[in-house]
Amino acid sequence: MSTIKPAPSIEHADATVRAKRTRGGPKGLRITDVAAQAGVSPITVSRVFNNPESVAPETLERVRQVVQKLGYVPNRLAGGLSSARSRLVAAIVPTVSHSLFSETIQVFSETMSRAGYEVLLALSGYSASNEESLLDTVLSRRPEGVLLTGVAHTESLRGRLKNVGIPVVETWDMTDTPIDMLVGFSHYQIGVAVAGHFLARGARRPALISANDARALARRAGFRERLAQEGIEDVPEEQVAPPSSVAHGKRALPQLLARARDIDAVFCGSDLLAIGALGAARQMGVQVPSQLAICGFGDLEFATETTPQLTTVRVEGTRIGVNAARFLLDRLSGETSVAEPRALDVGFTIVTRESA
Amino acid sequence: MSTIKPAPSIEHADATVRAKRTRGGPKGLRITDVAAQAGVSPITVSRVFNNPESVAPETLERVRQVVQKLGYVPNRLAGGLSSARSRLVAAIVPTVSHSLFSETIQVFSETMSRAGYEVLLALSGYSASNEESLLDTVLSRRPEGVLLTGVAHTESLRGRLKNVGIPVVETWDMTDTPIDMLVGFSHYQIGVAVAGHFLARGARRPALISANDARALARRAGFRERLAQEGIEDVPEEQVAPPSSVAHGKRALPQLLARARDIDAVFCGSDLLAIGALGAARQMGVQVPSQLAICGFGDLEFATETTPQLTTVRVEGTRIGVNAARFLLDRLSGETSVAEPRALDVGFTIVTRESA
DNA sequence: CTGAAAGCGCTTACAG
DNA sequence: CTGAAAGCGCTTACAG
Repeated sequence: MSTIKPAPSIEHADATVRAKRTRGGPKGLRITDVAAQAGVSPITVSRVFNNPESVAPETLERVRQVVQKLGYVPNRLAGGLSSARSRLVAAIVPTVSHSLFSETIQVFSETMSRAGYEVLLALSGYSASNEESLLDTVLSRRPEGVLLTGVAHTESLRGRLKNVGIPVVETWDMTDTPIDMLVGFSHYQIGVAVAGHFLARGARRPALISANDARALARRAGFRERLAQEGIEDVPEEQVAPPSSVAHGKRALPQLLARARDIDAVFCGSDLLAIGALGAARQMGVQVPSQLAICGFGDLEFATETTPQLTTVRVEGTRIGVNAARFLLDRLSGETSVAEPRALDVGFTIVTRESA
Repeated sequence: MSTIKPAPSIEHADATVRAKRTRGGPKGLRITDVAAQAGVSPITVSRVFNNPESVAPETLERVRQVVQKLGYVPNRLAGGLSSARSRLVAAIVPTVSHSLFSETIQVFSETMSRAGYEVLLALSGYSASNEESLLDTVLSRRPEGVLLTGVAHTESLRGRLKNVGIPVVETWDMTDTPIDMLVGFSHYQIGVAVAGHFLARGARRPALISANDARALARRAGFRERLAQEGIEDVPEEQVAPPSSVAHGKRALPQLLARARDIDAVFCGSDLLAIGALGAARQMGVQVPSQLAICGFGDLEFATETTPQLTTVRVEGTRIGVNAARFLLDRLSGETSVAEPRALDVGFTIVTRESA
């Protein structure tokens, strides 16, 4: 038997109301608490946060004092629901531990937060199907804009995004048919350029070590295409699983050489792979770059300093991030409309260290 | 499709209601749209997403079909407001372009998202005041948990966080007085250990190149303390601004040598600084490690391969991320309570490449 | 297993 | 410059 008796003096109707009002327990401060203390209406408190110019200076000051004293922090879940403005943007990237993408995220995030937006980070790994289920999760937060990595998205993802109608920037790649806006560079052209670089240096038998994600495949296609123009059709390849690492490169080069010992140039999918390949070459007594030219991708700072034998491709990840943010912000502030699509090719540079 | 029929004649009173109802324009699908199509109530649709076991199999199937067909994505701003569960956790880190923190963020994010949480990323830079205003922004989203970097927070931030009552994990450092939970290691002990390592190798005149953020200062303190035990009080230092880079290290070493040309060991704040210092040493004709020992911090993969002359300190950023996530999740699932604070020291290892 | 009513904490659209 | 009323799209707490 229960020894606890409900307070008898409260009417039933009242008890019900009260029970409902407190569901979830006594939460934090609400805008009405601040309003009451400051002797104004909730709308005025709201204006203090969202439109301070429209509030009389003394009122502003008084409300701010109360906010400060109480430690009130507005609830943006409520604010966002009410105003249909979440002040949130989503960034969907394969990974953040690869320093190339993290540079982009860094400046993107800095730029967006300066403009009053916060960043919801979603890591997609390297699979497109994953990206799509992630998108739903992300869209449930009603972001006002989305940054996507790459241009290889499923049709249903593209359709969904177009349907939602929020600004979208695809990054780190190029295409003629972006979903909306675009900041990147052509992986295909990089492949072409690296092949050209190898050829100009006298290479006759170039090979490839790379992953098989969409962007790596585009570089591969450009690389092979350019070589085919010179009649080189047989290009030995070694595929590695992302994320790429020094260890992968170290393992891949000997395998490549075992299958084709006469290769004289290798295009690696990343600087880490290139460093690994360089290490393997050293162990096997192969001179780089005289016997074997090696080109990486990324132009990581440390590589420049420690491995002058390597060639690499520099891409400005920070420029991508800052411009992606600007594109989004321009659209969000109404400066540009969907009618004016925007695309920016930030390009790339082949960097040869010895000459630098 | 016969679904889109403009309702013909609406009474005026009704028109007003509609105007208010549509403020913000004709937004997306609502739960009521799905409910209507599926012939159930909105609550049932809600259950399909949040508590599917409580719904009859056929109902479940029918609702899911409609959701699929319509492309409905629930609004979590509304859901979070209503349930007081945002399903959001915040991660406040100085930067994400430094690969050490990004490793932590990567696995933290992966682990949290597997458990149904999304990550709000907040970059604080290296200033504590910045961190505090960031916290308010972050708290306005009503996250259910917070990951913090370091333990050096202002008192008001600590108080605020305790007040809010959500689980907090501090990371990448150690303290006896955590706000709540803790996963990290002792920077002071690292300083002690590196000094001990240098001494054991016969160094008599160790020096320091590092930033002056809280964690770097802790390493410095441990380093100096250990040296003081051997009577070495004068420790030449060069301070660099974060984020550290190869260029900084390259500039710092000559300055250090100009002031104290007899130094025989340098503890650098990061592997990048160490690589820069190594480059400068090479240019100056100083042999590493025989004439000058150099120790970095981070044990970055590429450094292991390309700069075997360097010693470094390995810290497992991924272990920090995964455990921080677990601590948070255990608390969120009610498996642990505030009454049982949790702290984990993941430790560190001094790595000497030549012996490896 | 399912639903009608009320409420989460804000902001919009008016009106004054 | 300020406020009263209504609504944003969900979920909770009941009841059946």
